[in-house]
Amino acid sequence: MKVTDLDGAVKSSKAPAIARAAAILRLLGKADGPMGLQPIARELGLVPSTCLYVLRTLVGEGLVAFDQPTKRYRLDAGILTLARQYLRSDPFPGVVQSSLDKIASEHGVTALGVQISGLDHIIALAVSESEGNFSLSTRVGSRFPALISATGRCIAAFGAHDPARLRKRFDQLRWDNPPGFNLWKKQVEQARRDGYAIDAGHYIAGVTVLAAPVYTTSATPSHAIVALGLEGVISAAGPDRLGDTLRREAALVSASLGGGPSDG
Amino acid sequence: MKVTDLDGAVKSSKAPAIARAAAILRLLGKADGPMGLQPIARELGLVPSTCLYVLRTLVGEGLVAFDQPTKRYRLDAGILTLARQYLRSDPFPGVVQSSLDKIASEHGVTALGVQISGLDHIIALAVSESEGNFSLSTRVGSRFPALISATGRCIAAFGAHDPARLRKRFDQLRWDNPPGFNLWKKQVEQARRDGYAIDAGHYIAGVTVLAAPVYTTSATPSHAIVALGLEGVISAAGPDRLGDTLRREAALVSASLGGGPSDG
DNA sequence: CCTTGCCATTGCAAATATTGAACGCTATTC
DNA sequence: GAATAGCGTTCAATATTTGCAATGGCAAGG
Repeated sequence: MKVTDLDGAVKSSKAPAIARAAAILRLLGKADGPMGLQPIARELGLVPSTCLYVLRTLVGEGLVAFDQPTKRYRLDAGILTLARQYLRSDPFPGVVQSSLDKIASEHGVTALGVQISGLDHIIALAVSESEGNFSLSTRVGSRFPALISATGRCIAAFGAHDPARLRKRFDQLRWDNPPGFNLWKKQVEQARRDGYAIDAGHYIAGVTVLAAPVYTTSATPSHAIVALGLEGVISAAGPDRLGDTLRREAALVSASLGGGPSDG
Repeated sequence: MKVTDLDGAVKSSKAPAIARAAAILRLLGKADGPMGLQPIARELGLVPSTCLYVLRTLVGEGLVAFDQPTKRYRLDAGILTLARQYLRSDPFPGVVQSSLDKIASEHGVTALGVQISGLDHIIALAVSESEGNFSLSTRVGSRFPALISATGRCIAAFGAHDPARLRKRFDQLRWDNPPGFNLWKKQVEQARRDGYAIDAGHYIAGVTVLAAPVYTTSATPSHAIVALGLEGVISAAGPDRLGDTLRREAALVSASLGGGPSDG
């Protein structure tokens, strides 16, 4: 299906124009270059006239730039202003940064602070990369499916989600080396016991990922601290020690943000 | 008037829900903490029910976060994802960064690459701060009125705008030490001759600002390179040399982005 | 030079989002 | 402890946006 869940989002919402606008913004972001009206409308399954009105309004708001001679649209800097305001208002990036720096430098891995958005996806809010050698690079704002990799096992282990929904989401994931659902469930159990989750080459071949949950307000984790490294590097340094560090730092960050620790 | 130009934007548009959504996003960004439905609606002059539907859709899109127990709304990380995509698609920040670093380190000033959005405002897209001592700090995404300070004189000098509109905008500006309109016009003329503009303590007392226009596609400048420093620092180092540097770097950046130089 | 095809744009009818009042609820005040 | 005030939410009528078809303009191709 070419159209994502736009149809559903539009019909179920009482403000469909906004769902369309968001879809257009994401499409323009994904696109390699500026896009014309018709390609946008076709890609999203929108009527061109409606699409035109949406785009014009977005241009008026400074969120989309319009190139008059070529009649092409692209994202504009207004997005940046909102992003800056968001970063000023969310305490998590600032609180987690020092933990990430410590983890990255002491263990030679790339450390991420991510936000968990339900079962949909996770978003990287803070990043720290280890100095030397090769490091796996990610940028703030990157999005990943929620249930994939180590963070996914954390969400499943500590999130108290409906098993049926979990299974449905799980089946949609794309792994380099997919674990069977039963193996995955066992790993989720293991994560629940350990207080952190580990993904050894399933998500990305040759890359080991660890994650520990962070709690802010509710009893289900809202964020996570993640560590990525080449399989060899992490297994040499001892995944257990790294996992313990993650769990400890995650608990510290949880406490800083007023959230209760996991094990009660 | 508490309500900005929302009424105008809503009525003139064929997609008013989007204008409302953008206003809500900006309001949530400006606010000190999470906001309830009613304060948002009151501040923006919206009907609560409409506001509720807009907010729900924004939450569904991951642009706004909703705290169920307190029923409060705030910006969410989805904004960041869009911002990252924007930064990947706009070549200006990458191209201008090395120029800014050079200007900042050689002249001991804070250097900015800004985008010009018509006569409305300018947005900082790239920043470089000088190492030692105190430096004036600004962050990527910051917004300023278009006609203020040195950049404003650049826009007036090289932008080919309607004098009446210019005057109207000028009268709305807030300066620490407002220049009279006639003095300002003379300074604009001077900027046109020099190829760069200078604001000596008018915008912010004790701070000197210089700016030179960058051209990408059209004959009116789309971006600018800006340098800020304490009045004493800049007058000691020689504003002319700094201005010449700005003009030269701006021309280089213009060339890199395929734009024609100013003087033909 | 004419034709063809695609694109952006506009007008009109119909489906639909917006409005304003009413409801239940919580937290505050007397 | 009761009443009140404010909040978030729902519902039905209406003004509005949406969707479709037609228009005009541009560029490529014959």
